[in-house]
Amino acid sequence: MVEKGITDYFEEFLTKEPLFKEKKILQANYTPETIPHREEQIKQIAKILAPSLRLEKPSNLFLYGKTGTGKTLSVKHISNKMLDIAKKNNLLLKIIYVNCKLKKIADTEYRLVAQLVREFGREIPPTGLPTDEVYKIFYNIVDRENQLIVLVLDEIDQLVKKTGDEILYNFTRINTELKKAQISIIGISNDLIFINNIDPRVKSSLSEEELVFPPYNALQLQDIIRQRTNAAFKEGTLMPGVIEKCAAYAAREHGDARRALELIRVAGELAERDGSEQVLIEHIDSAEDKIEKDRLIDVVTSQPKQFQATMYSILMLENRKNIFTGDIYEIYQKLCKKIGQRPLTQRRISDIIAELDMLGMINAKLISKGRYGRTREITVSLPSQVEENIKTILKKELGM
DNA sequence: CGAGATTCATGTGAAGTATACCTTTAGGCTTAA
DNA sequence: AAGCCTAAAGGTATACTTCACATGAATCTCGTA
Repeated sequence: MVEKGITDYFEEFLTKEPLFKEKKILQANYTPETIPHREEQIKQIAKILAPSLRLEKPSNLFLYGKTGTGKTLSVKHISNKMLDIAKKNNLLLKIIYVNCKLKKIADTEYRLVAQLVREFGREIPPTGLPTDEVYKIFYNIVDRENQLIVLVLDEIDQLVKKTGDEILYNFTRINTELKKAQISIIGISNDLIFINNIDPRVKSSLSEEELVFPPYNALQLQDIIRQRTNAAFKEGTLMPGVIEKCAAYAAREHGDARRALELIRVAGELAERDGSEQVLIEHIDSAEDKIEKDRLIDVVTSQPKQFQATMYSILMLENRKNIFTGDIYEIYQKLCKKIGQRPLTQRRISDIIAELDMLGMINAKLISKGRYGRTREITVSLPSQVEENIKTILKKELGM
C-alpha cells in the first residue's frame, strides 16, 4: 500500500513538468554575464585593474559593502574577463581568490599562506612548518616567472579580527621580496569601519584605492531577481507578486541579493515538491523559514563536539528566563560526565559562548549585576520547532 | 543622604602546555661493485 | 662504499589551560547635614 504510494509519487514526479529551466543560475556561485546596478563599480574596478593586462602592477584595492551587495560577484566577473584576455594574448596573469572566513582553510596567517601556495599546486602540511618557511615557499613558487598575480582576499576583516593586523603588514611587504613577479591585492570586507582600525601605514599601502558597494534597494533587487529568474524558471511559473515579495524580504535585510536569490530558488524547490504549477507567495514564506532552519542546522552539525555540548547545555536551560555563564558551565560539566567527555575550562567555554554568539546561534549580552558580579546574559531565539530539531540533532551528535 | 569603597562573578589578556604534525639527521641495514 | 629506510631529535601551529588582572554597577560604609 505504502510502496504503491511512493511509486505513484515518483511516477507523478517524473511526468510533472519541472518549474526550473536552469536551476544553477540561481545558485550562489553562478556568475551571470551582466550584473545589473553595478555597472559603475565594475567600470571602476576594471579601470584600476587594467594595467595588469600590460603586466604592470595595478594599485591595491579595497572593496567594502555588506553581504550580498555584489562585491565578490563583480570581482569574479572581472577576473573571468581579464583571464580570457590574458589567455588570448598569452599573458602571465594569475588571479587567486581566497575566502578568509572559511574555517580550517584560511582563518589564520599560516593557513592563508598555505592555501595560497596550494593554489599553485603544491601541498603544504596543516601544521609543523614555520610560518616564514611557508612564506618563503610562496615567494619562490611565485617568483619563478615574470608574472603578475592578483590576490583576492575575501572577508579579510574576519581574518584580521581573529589574528591581528600583522598579516596585512606582511602582505604589504610581499612585493619587496619578489624579484620577477609582482602581486597586487584586492581586499574585500563586509565591515565598513574595519580599515580605520588598522595601522595607518598598512592602510595607505594596502588600500591605495577604495570602493564602496551600497546595498541594493527593493527596485534594484527586483531587477536582479527578474533577470535571473527569467533564465532560471520556465515562463509563467512565478505568480505575480512573488518577485516583489522576495525583493521586499531581502531589502529588509540590508539589500542582500544573495539572500533574495536563495529565497526564490528554495521557494521554487518547495513549489516543485508540493506539485504546484506555480511558485506562490506562500512558498516564499516557507522558503524563508526553511533557509533559516537549514542554516542553523548546518552550523550546529559542522561545529566541534565541545561547541555542540555547550549549545546543548544552553538549550537545556532555555526555558528559564535569565541564563548566565555559570549556569551553563554547571550543566555543561554534568553533560560531559554523562557523555564521557573531558570538560573544558570555564575560560574556554566563555570563548565558545562568544563564538556561538558570533555564529548567530544565541544572543549573548554582557551585563553587570552590580554586587552580584558580571556575566553574559544569554537568550536563545530559535523558532520552537527548529529548536526541537536542533536538540534532537545534538543528542544524536553527542551520542545520547 | 550621598560620595566613595567594596564586592561579586566572570570577562579578558598573556603566557604556558599538550598534541599533532613537520623536517632533518644519524644510524642501521641492504645492495652492488 | 653507496643507497635506502627508520627512528629519534628538534621544531612549529593550534587548541586549550593556567594565572592574573580588569570590569562595572549594586551594595555597603561612613562622614556630614
